[in-house]
This record gives sequence, C-alpha cells and structure tokens, in this order.
Amino acid sequence: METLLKERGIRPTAVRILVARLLSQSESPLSLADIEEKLDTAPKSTIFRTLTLFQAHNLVHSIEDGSGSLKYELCHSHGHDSANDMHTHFFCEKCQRTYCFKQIQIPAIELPEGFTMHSVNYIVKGICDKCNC
Amino acid sequence: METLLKERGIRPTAVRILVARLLSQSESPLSLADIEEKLDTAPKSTIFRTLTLFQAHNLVHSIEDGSGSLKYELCHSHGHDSANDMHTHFFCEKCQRTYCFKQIQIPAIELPEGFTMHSVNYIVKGICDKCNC
DNA sequence: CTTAAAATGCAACTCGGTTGCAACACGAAA
DNA sequence: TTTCGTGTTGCAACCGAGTTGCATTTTAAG
Repeated sequence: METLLKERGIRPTAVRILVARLLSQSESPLSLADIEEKLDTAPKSTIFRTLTLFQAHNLVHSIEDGSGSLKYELCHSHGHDSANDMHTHFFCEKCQRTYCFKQIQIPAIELPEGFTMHSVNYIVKGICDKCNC
Repeated sequence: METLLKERGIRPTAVRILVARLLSQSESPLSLADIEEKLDTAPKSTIFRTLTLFQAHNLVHSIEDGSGSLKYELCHSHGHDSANDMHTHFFCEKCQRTYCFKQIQIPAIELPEGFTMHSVNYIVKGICDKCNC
C-alpha cells in the first residue's frame, strides 16, 4: 500500500495509508462520512484533503450517486487516463448502498456539434439484488 | 399555464404559475437559486415546496448535473410515466450551464441478476459549443 | 540536531436543501 | 356575506456535506 502511494508520487503518511487501505478493501465506494466513521482517528478535514490529493494523483475518483454525498473508490486504470474508470454505478434506494459495476462500461453517445466531453456519469437508481429478495 | 396546473391536480396559485411559466420558458434546466433570483418575490422555501409539489405530480423532474445544486425542468412526457424523460444531459465545466439533450436518449444497459431499475442519470461533463469557440 | 516544508487537527464557515411555525388566502358551508 | 377550515406562504432557523484558516505537529533533508 505504501509503495502504491509512492508510485503515484504521494508521500505515504499514516492517515493516507489508512484511507488507501480502507478504499482498497471496501467492495463498494465510500463517502467521506463513511471513511471518517471507520477511521475515528482522523478528522474529516484531513480525510477530505487526503481524498482531494488522491484524486489529483488519479489514485481515486469520485462518484455522484445522487445520495447527496460523494462516494470515492480506487481507480482501476493505471496511468493518467481516467477513461478506464468510465463504468456504470448503481444506487439502491432501499439500502442506500452504491454498487460499482466495473464490468459494465458506459455506452457512448454522440454529442452535438461543438460539444467536447471530459467525463460521463451513468448512475442507475433502483433496488439491488439483496433488497429484492 | 393555469390550466396545465389544474390538469395535474395542482391548485394554481400565483407563485406556482410564475414558477411553472419560468420553467416552461427557460431553454435550460434551472436550479432553486436560479428560480429564486429570477423571481425575487418568493423566498426559497416556497419555491422549494412548489418544486417538490410539481415533482410529486410529475410536472417537473430534477437532474443531478454534478454542479452541487439540483436542476429542474418540465417533464416532456404526459401521463405518469417518467420513462420518456430519460434523456441525456450535459454540464459545461466552463460556463456552468446545464444542457438538456432531449433528442438523445440514454442508452440502456443490462443490469446484473436481481437488480431492478427505477431511473437512470446520464450526464456528460465537458465544454459546450459556445465555450469551445 | 536543526530547520524548512508538508501534513494534521480543530473550529469555524459556506451553501444548498429542508423544516417549524405563525400569518395569510382561498373556497366551501352556513 | 360571513365564518370556518384547510392549504399556502414567508420567515427564520436548522441540517449536513463540503471547505478553509490557522496554529501545531510531523516529516525528511541538510
């Protein structure tokens, strides 16, 4: 984990390692509050700055799942191309959990003349498999 | 405009007519703050409640464009089926304007087993045609 | 060991959204 | 028309997520 941070040019401090580890171990994207809760050692401001830094170094990216709070997850792409992380997400309106459909790429659309794209957000809202049982 | 509200079972008060007219005349979705600004007669709480009511009656729907504030626009579908409003949106990172691509439907994806969909959000971020000039 | 730069913790603040509550407006019943 | 009750409005206060200023601590380099 420490080497991962170094690879990205991030100084591996205690908090940063904890945050990175937490994200890598979580199977679903986490919010700032989620991380703060699981890491009651650090205040949200530090975590916030850590996440901001991680994003600047393409180590994590954020997802707007419409829950009102941003979710963060590790980038799967290596290198500085964020295109590989353009996969879909799912927000369960019952259990409030955000799922990351890594295997389902966002279908492309053709933009009108003159428009250029930086990123896309494809998020489906509904009921997840567990809540549907 | 008054009849439109009545059709949907909404009592056509002064503020409601103003908000509905504003939305129908705007070529791009508006935020709560946008509406408040253009209608300096009503406080945001009233506008908020108006929009909430409109949404409950399928007259308007909201869009999360990632700008941090919800945008509202009139539903194009009549009847109580919101599927017709599943079109894509575009947020210009330069001029901060949200575009509504009514003509571009959201491409469907196949959800994993057990997941059911209520709605989808497809929002592209980038630079719009005007800012690209 | 010394020191400058970076990182952290805390508190305070911003901003969009939401709510409680009292005052007000409207339409139905008397 | 007057009265009444429900629905609507305005104001202020609140909430939660995100963000920032600043003093303190930690880190790594010399």
